[in-house]
Amino acid sequence: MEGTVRVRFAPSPTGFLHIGGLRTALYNYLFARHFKSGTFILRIEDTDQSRYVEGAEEDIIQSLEWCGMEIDESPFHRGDYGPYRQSERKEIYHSYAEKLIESDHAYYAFDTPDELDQMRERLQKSGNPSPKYDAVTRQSMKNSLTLPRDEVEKRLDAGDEYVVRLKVPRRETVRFEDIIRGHVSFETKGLDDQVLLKSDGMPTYHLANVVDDHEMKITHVIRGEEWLSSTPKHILLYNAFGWDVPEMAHLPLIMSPSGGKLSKRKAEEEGIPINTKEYIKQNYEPEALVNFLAYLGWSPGDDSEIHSLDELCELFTLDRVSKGGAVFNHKKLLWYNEHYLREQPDGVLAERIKKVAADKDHVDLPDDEHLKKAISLLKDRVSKIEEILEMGDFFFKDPEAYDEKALKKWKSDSAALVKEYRESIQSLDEENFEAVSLKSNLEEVINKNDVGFGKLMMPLRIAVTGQGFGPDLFASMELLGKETVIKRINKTLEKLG
RNA sequence: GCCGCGUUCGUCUAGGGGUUUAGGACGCCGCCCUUUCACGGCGGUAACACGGGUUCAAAUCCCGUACGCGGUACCA
Repeated sequence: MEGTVRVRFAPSPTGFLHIGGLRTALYNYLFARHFKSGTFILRIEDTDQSRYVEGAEEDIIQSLEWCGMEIDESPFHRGDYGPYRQSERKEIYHSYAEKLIESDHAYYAFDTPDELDQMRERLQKSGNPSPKYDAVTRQSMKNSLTLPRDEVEKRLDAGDEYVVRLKVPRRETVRFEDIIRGHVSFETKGLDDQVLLKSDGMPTYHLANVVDDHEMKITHVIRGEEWLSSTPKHILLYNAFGWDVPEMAHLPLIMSPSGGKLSKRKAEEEGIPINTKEYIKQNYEPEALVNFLAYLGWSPGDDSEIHSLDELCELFTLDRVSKGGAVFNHKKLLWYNEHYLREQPDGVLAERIKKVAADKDHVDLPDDEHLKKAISLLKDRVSKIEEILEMGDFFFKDPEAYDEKALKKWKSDSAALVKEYRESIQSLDEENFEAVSLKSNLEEVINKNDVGFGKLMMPLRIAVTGQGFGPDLFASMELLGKETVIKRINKTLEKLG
């Protein structure tokens, strides 16, 4: 198997890449890279022209790249099996559809949507709860199996609208082995004569998918569980063409915390970003998303939790993917995010913060040295990089308001204590305005007044930061500098007396 | 409705006949550290859906039931 593995991620560009799609892509990627020279292909399945969304293709590529996945073949990467966009492969599907008709595995059907509705209605009325266009009903419909040969020719020549349908055998059992689920079987009587070629000339997913997977020499089909029930149709197609069926692996679905497949609507209700784009915009750490997603439905079998993309490639195997749906746990994602955030050197974070700040029109960042120090004080307290800006706001500008909860700690004797502390640090010059001195000065004041540490520390924190929580106060003051600290204390004294 | 797939702590999972008083992680709770909030460290809470088999022995194998999810289109 080594060296010959070829897998594809095949999204339809009907919107931005969502988190479930991203995980499918990730598992395909991990599987491909697990083998030395596996190939990871991106194929665009744009056969539904009415749902095409402008910019979706670019979004998919950007999302994958943001996560660190390298694409080997795609419409934007050279490959020997293109084109990689299904809308550009129409002729291929047509010629294969014709082969199917010639070998009596498919047929032309001329029924209008209205006629199909009527058929279903009629069958429902006569007690059939799930009407199908199948081996029985096709005998009473307008198709090349029931119409005289010359009328079929005439209709085709006249340019009448038609579809090509798969001639599903009446009574057969389709069996296949799924790498994740094991033995799976379906009866063909539950299937209908699937449309292969639509009346607009485009293939349906089923035809295009099978033809492309074969033409592109895909060895393993790794996709979401929602495809499991259409797999027998695909098997039938492979058999009709006389092709080998690739290995199949159907992934468990990602579920919403409230139950059901994680949909856009549900995700939004529960505060979970649904599109990869949103994770990028909200400045999540890509390593965190990747690590989290990899573990959503898979585990390496030991107690490890943290792995880079490269490590995941090494560890990943399909037989360790779980079968049941996995609920998206946003808090665990944040935990991963915190982990990868803290791992980064302050200098790297500083450069990134500058970009984040620019995006948010955040001004007044201090110089690099100060910024780095501020980051090192803040990064252990936030979940996402952008929160450094929020929590550390006081490093960048004077507090405009005081946190209400914190204000409760400003007692009647606070002003006097803060005043006394201000006097004591006035004597420190800029160079000696350091955390240790600032702390010992505070200790002197509280000892003299015989009060607890917090009695002065909290009001002082409010004065300097406007908040009731945050990084080490003395280190923060040192970073802010004497002038700023004194200025803020004065201003607070004025305001709160 | 029918067809298919699934079901171990609240969540993600390990475990796949005896190694299990069912392990880890997130969360939650408590303690320690501490000037606050965090980080960190330590500890705790909490699960084999149910009922029948098979077996000396079942979370693990089989069969049912329940529940969940997916599919049932000229959408993917």
